[in-house]
Amino acid sequence: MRENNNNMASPDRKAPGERRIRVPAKETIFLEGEPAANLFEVVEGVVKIYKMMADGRTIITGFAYKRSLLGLARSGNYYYSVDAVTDSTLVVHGKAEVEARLRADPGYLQYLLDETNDELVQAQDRILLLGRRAPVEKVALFLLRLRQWQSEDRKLHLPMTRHDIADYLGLTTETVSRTFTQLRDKGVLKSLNQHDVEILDLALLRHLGEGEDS
Amino acid sequence: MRENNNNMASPDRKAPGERRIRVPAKETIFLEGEPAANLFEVVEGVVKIYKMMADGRTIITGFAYKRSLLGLARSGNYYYSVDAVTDSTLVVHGKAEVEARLRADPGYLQYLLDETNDELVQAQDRILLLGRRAPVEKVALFLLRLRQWQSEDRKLHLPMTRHDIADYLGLTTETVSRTFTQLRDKGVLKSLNQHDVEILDLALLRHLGEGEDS
DNA sequence: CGTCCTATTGAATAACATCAATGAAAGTGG
DNA sequence: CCACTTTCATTGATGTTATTCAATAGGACG
Repeated sequence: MRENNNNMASPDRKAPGERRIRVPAKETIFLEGEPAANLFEVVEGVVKIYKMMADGRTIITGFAYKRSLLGLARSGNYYYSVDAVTDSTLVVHGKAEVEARLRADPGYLQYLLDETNDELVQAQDRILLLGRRAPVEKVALFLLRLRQWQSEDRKLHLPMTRHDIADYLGLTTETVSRTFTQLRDKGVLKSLNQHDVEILDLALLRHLGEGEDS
Repeated sequence: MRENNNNMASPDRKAPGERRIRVPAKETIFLEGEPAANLFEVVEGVVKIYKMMADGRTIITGFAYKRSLLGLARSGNYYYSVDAVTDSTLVVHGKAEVEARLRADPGYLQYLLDETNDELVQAQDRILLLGRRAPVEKVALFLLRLRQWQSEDRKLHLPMTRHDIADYLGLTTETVSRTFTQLRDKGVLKSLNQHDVEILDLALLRHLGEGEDS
């Protein structure tokens, strides 16, 4: 096998022999507790990472976009569940494949560490979002973070439902909805349709998400 | 104070040439944003990892106990601040030292990855704790998690203040205090003093923290 | 065109935060 | 060792606010 040490190969180009799957929106990619047979990499689309609680409540621990790795578990089982939010494409790296690459390519381990570190930073971010913050702050920060993943444009696309956002921010659907209305009334943004908003006053949005330090 | 059952003699044996620092309670170990000059390992005591927000609110992203690594940053600056909660001892690994070891010992990178993975799992856990949970659930889970770090005993030691617990759970000091009272009234636990409780009904405590899946 | 899912809005409730006061420890200095 | 001060914890009264319950409306899709 020819080694190219380029870990960051452009993610959309399909390498020969690479296994990919296409997952339609709302479909489950894997469930918490299942044997961790694969490492997935999001190539296209948005997926949600979540856990279910005993009483049926769902908590979304994160959304994953292009380039994110999923299923990296130290133990033998997945630690969370993942569903596609939009139609998505993922590269599937079999467990054996990953282990082989780890042996062959020393740089790969470093790559995994870097990715895990990024995930950790994101998780810390989430903790800041959830703790002791008013709904407006949460939603404002959510929108700002989402913007960073897309073009830093006036128009912002929200692939997920209000319900997903609520599960992500630790709020109810209704509160999220009301908060959007509130932001509309304040002239911060304009709803184009259910999944697209236009940011009218970025400075104010930033102000509402005050305390953002990262 | 009773110091019987002391089996912590060997695990913290000091390696020759190892640099250690002793930090008294409440003292800062490092601050967010400072150049990340060192990697710390907690050998004794409890420290809190936190971030300050613009308006002065503090969010504790985690407590770290023996064996935890602190200051692992991909970028050149610390990503959070750390204070000692109790008098603590930490091993200091200089940045150059870490890099040298990474070159010399291939297994060390794997070790760092594993530790980072553990941290990530803990962070995910925190996210579950913060999202959409009633104060009783939060406090119950907090106590159960704390118990896992100590002997699984009837007696539980809380090294941190109520204020710290509040900043950790996304509540106010008063609510935390009231929740403890509530747990006392329900016969779940008994306060021995400000920093020690005795668990009287573990089953009920587990029930109150329902939804714990990990 | 009708059905289902999602989003929005309204009204009432419950719950956590806030404000305020007291009490209990812990630390400080004579 | 004891007053004094400071910090921390608890409890009560009050207010705010997000949730809950409920109804309507808007989109998506067969």
